[in-house]
Amino acid sequence: MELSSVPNHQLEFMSDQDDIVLQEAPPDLFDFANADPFVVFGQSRPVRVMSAEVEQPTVYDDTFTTLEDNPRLRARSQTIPQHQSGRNQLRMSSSSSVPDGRNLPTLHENDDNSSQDKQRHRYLPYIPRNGRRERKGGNASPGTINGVHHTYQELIVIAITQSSNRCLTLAGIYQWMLENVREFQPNSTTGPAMNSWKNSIRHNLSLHKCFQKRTNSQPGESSLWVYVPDEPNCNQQDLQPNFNNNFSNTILPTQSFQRRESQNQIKVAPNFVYAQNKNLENIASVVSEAKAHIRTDESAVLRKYHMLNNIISTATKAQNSQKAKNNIPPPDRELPEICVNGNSIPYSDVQPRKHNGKASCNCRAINKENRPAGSSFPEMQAGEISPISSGRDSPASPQITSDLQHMSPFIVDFPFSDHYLSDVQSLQICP
DNA sequence: CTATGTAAACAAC
DNA sequence: GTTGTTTACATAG
Repeated sequence: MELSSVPNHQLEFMSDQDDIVLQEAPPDLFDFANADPFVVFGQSRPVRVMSAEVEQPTVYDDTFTTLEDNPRLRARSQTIPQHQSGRNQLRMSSSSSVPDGRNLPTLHENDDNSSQDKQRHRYLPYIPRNGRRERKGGNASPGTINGVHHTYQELIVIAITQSSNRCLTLAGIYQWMLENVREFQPNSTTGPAMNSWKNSIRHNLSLHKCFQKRTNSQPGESSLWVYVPDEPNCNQQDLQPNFNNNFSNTILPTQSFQRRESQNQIKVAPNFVYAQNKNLENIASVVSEAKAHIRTDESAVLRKYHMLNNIISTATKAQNSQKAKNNIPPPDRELPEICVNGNSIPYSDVQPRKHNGKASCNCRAINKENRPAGSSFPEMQAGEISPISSGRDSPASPQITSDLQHMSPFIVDFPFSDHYLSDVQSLQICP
């Protein structure tokens, strides 16, 4: 299909970046040999692929001398734990000076179990040696993902939304935290103690309305927790990026490319589709294939390629956003039988649709016979929910290997059957 | 005042 | 002991 044959109503689908398809692209679009490391939106924040960033451990002030007062040796808190028999308890008395110039209370070992023990005392604050806390709020953030600090709420959202069925038991959430948050690991010298962060996880699950329990059909297992982003009091502004950007599978231009672009030497930013969003080490092969295409193709093909990638990017974000809202298990009933065609986007005929009066993209299950070469789909079983974290480009669909010259704009349907959609709507899961 | 982190009482299983 | 709810308290912005 030639670019000129794409109907206008399909171009409207490409958001506000119409100039992209009109811009002439130079043949040396990418200097792959000398390119800077790619930045990939495959995680909750952009990460550099070629050079892993190592998080610097927080260094705390060593002013304090008692064991309970050393933030590295106790759970983080601004409150003093209740007295435990066999341990020395800390009690506040008069003030003294600390090296940063402030007057702070001094802690003393307590020698009895008087009622004073049970009072809550103001706790000595601690600050990192660099004088900067990791994030806003009353406490440093408890844990990081890829070096990015997250609140407990965010961590739970990530855990749930990356799970295969978008729901987890409490034990499952614990397990995810242990595997993905280094500060929560037993041998970590930073972060809260195990009992502390688990307590906070439970606390946050109960506190935030966006976390809801679902009955677990598995006998003997605890409730399944789901994330319902439309619930009131859910801070979607903070949590939304986990849906819109986390699985966008888009490789951004190199820094050198962006420099040239800023100098008006290049107007088009090609967003190369990335075959996986989890196994980042596979980028090299994908880039290599894309490189071969770009060097051999004519500018007309490149323009089409840009257009397609733009659509892919827009469609994927919309699809992910829609998935995030629709893929929530309904409350206390069997998951409906749904039809999911995985997350691969077929290069089929373009049939833009309207949904709910908005120009949204739809994803239609397309049978295997109609799949074009190079865009395989994972086989899905009835009732199985495609994990959103696998993204549009599942490992089995390296679609960038498709013949670019034969690529056509595609349709992105809802991944659910009409039955499922009506089911969800009737249950008002997403009002 | 709100958002956040931590401690802990308490209940149900 | 685990799961879940709730209250209390401390702090940054």
